Formats: sequence, structure tokens, C-alpha cells
Amino acid sequence: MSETSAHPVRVRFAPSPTGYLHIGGARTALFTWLFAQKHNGTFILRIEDTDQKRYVPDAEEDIKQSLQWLGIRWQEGPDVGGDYGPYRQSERTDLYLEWSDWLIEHGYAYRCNCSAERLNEVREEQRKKGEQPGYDHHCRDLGLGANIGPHVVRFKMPLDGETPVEDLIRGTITFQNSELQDLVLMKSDGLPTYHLANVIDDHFMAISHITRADEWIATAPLHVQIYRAFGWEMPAIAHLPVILSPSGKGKLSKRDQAFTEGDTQVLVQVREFREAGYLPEAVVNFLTNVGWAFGDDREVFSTEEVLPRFRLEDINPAPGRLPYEKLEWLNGVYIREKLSVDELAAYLKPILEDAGLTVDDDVLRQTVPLIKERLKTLNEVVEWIGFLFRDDVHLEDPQQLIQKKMDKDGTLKALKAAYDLYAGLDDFSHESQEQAMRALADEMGLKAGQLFGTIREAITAQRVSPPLFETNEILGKDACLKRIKAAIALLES
RNA sequence: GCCCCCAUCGUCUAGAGGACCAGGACGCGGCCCUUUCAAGGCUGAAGCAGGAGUUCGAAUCUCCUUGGGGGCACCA
Repeated sequence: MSETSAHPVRVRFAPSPTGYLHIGGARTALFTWLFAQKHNGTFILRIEDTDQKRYVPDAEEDIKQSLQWLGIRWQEGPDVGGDYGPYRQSERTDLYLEWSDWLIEHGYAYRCNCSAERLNEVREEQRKKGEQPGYDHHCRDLGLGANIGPHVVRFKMPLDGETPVEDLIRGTITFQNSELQDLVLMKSDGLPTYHLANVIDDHFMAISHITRADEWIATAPLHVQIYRAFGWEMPAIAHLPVILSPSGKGKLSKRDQAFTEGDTQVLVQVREFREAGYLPEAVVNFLTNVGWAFGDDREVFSTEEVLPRFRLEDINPAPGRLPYEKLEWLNGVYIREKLSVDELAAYLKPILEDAGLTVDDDVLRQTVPLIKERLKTLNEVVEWIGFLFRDDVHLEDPQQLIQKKMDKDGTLKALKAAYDLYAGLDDFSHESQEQAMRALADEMGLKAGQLFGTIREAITAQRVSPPLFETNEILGKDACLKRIKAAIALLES
């Protein structure tokens, strides 16, 4: 089976609203979307909300917003509609019931009223005996009718033979039917399980290619058998590798929220990436590079550039981890190379405001070029230039003013001299400042770095900052003098 | 335990029998530039999991071992 088939390409991303959009899910969505784009196909969003127990009310909203943020748009789905709706499984229950009955009538499925307790006992017994745990076919040939009270519907899996699964990425995977289970198709609450709903929806939505995570491989033969029972043509299928936790221990999707591992902050939800100050373009570029490679030794590229090269077959079947350090670097690349000063300023303003600062647009605009090449994440802006938007600045410890190989008296002398020099400076441009201060350092027998460091601490209360004289120029002479004076007073007290 | 998938630097990867004493990127080290921090330039360390085959020749093909992952639900 090949990636291209006779049918128009129609693919779907089918998340379950049991939590916010996971970065692993986003990658599956991204690859699916890229595939659709490449083939001028249709990308469909389908909400698989058949699990009432794990349902999270605002999950669907988060999933949609997160996809939007990443730039992934769907042509059919809840809200936007389409010819194959509805696109929420909870709104398609009649369909599932109808086809479940069809399977029973035709001998491909059966009703089962075994209790949870009995099932557990059976499984425990099997485990004890070292057998494979699974349903023991108790109701398989009982021919139970609909009048038996609460019950489930199970698929009648062939007892022998084998079922091949043609995976686009891995080739043919063959399963022995004797090892497969009579899995539940309809739950006792009247809602279908994934297995049934997925097959029916993919069929009636004319899905041409199924893309989904690795973890579905084990139940893929069941799906193959269900298609066979219905007599429907099965879409091509590709199982995408899962993303592992940075430690490599287990899949990342076991975690549903950011956590810390060693000294890396491991982000998990898409919204966490946004909140951490990453640009959507950088995240998309980053994600595309895990499990797939652009080629030509290129690391930075747009989705437009990806399309001509993208093929599902080229996806690396091995599970991988997200190289978070690389995302930091990549985000920095996007900030300094892909954004204009105005665009970056627009991103930065709300972040500064959220930090409680009052932002002067002119000041921000003038400062952006100074920090553009220093930011790795948007959020770092606060620590870089927060001092520009505060009336005063507070040194936690006066000792910070004292530079290497200097003492309190020398520092005091230097600050006072700098103050006087600044006070008499008519031209406060950074060139003029630098010239004056270099001369002063020379005169006092200080290294430029020592004098500049002291002034930097006095004005920014930071050990590192954007180029000192340039931010001084933006801050203005009066404010600078005021802060130097305060620093002198602090050191003297 | 059973079934299935996978295996190139620490990490993400290029590599589809000779072009590979294995290339790139991040990270890490060094040097240069430099008012701090970045950015930039140059440079260094670092890998084909192991073992058998096949072949004139293997990172690339086969098998075994090992390791990792996934699954074994009235969850998706």
C-alpha cells in the first residue's frame, strides 16, 4: 500500500477531550495536516468524546485553540461543519447503534452481560496460571438478545488464522488471531468504544488515510477485522511514533502537565509552550524535526518549505524524545531572524504588562533591537528590560555594586565621579557617554569593565543587561542620575 | 509473563552494499570578538548496542542476543 491512493486525500485528527492538547497529539496533528496540505487534501477535526468518565469540559476548547495557535486549520469539524458531520461522536450515537446491531445480526458480534467482577476474576485466574489475560469467550455463542439488561457488545474475533496490518511506515505487521481478544465495541452505557466509533466514522467520513499514534498498533488487527466484517475498504494507515519522556523512561503522554526532570522543565501541553514564551512557528519547526528530517542538513525551515519534501513513509518509526534545549535555540533563531522589531515588540508588550509593568511604546520599540538577539523565550523580556519600566530599581545587596578587584571606597569614588561627569554631559547619546566613561576609567586607573559594571548595577540593579549606554540613553539622563545617586546613598548607609 | 514495534554521537537526526577512517544540528570544551550577557566566527571531544552470518566489500541485508518502547480495559 502506498501513500497515494486512488481516493482524494481526507485525513483526520481525532482527539479525545479528556485533557488539554498534548504536545504528542499536536505532533500527530501536525504530521497529519502536513500530509493533507501536501496532497491538497482535506484535514478534518473530529472530537472523540465517547468516554464520559474522563470527559473534561473545556478540553475541546483548548484543543481547538492550541491547534489554531500552531497554525493548524481544519476544513471540516465541529463549529465549521462539513458534508460528513456531525463531527462530535456524542452526536453520532444512532449510527453506532445501528451498525453494532448489524454486526450482531450478521454474526460478527455478540452481546455479553458478564459482570466486571467476573471479568476481573477470570483475568486474575489466567494470570495465576501464567496464561494470557483476556476475555474467556463466555457469552460468545450464547446468542443473547437485547433483553438481558445492561450489557456490552463484543466483536467475534476469528479464532485462528492471522491478520496483517499494512502500516505505511513499518510495512506489514502480522498478528496471530488466536492471540487477539473479543474486545468491547459498545459499552453498557450505550456509547461505542474507540474501536467501533473510529471504524464507522472513518468509513462514513471517507477518510483515505488513518494517522494515529503508535499505541494503536496492538489493536489495529481488530480494526482490520471490523472493516472486513462490514465489507468496507480500509483506509491506508500509518502509526506515528510516540514521544518519550526526556529521561527515555516511558512515553511522555503518561504525563499530562509540565514537570521538572533533572534541571529541565519538561513542557507537556501546547498551551504550556505558549505560556513559556515560545513562538508557534518555532514550535512547529521543532516538532517537524522530531521523527522526520528536512534533509540537506537544514534545521530551520517553514512549513511551506516542508510540503514538497514531506512523506509519511519517511517518518522514523523509532520513538524519540523532544530535545528541549534545541527548542530554546530554535526559538532564539526565530526571534532574532524571523521577526521584525515591530512584531517582536507586539509580542513583548503584553508580557511586560502581565508582569505588572507600565509599558511606554516608544521606549519598548527603541529597546527591542538591543534585546532581539539575546532573547531565547519571549518571557525573558521581563528580566532583560524590566528596569526600564520601573520608577526605581532596588539592589538587594549594596555589595553588588562592588566589582572585581575593587572595594567599597573605590566604588563610591567611581560612582561619584560618574555622577558628576554625567551631570555635566550635554550630549547623552550612548557614543558620548561611552567616550566620557572610558576616559574616566582611564583617569581613575580602572578597567572599563569595572567602571561600567558598577554603573550597570546602579542603574539596572542587574549583573547583566543589554548594552549599558544604549539603555541609559533610552532611560534618559535624569533617571540615570537619580539611580546613581540612590546607589551612592545605599552604599554609604 | 505474552504479543507487537524499534535500535547511528548525551539528545534530535543524515545515511536506503562501495562516494563514510560516518555528515549536520542542539548541548558541552577551547580560541577570537567584546562594557556584562548574548549574537557571530574558528575550533575540539563525542556515535554505527553486541555477536554470528551473506558478500570481493556492510552503519546499510539476514539471524540471534541485549536494550528501549508500546499493548495486554465497558480509556482513548
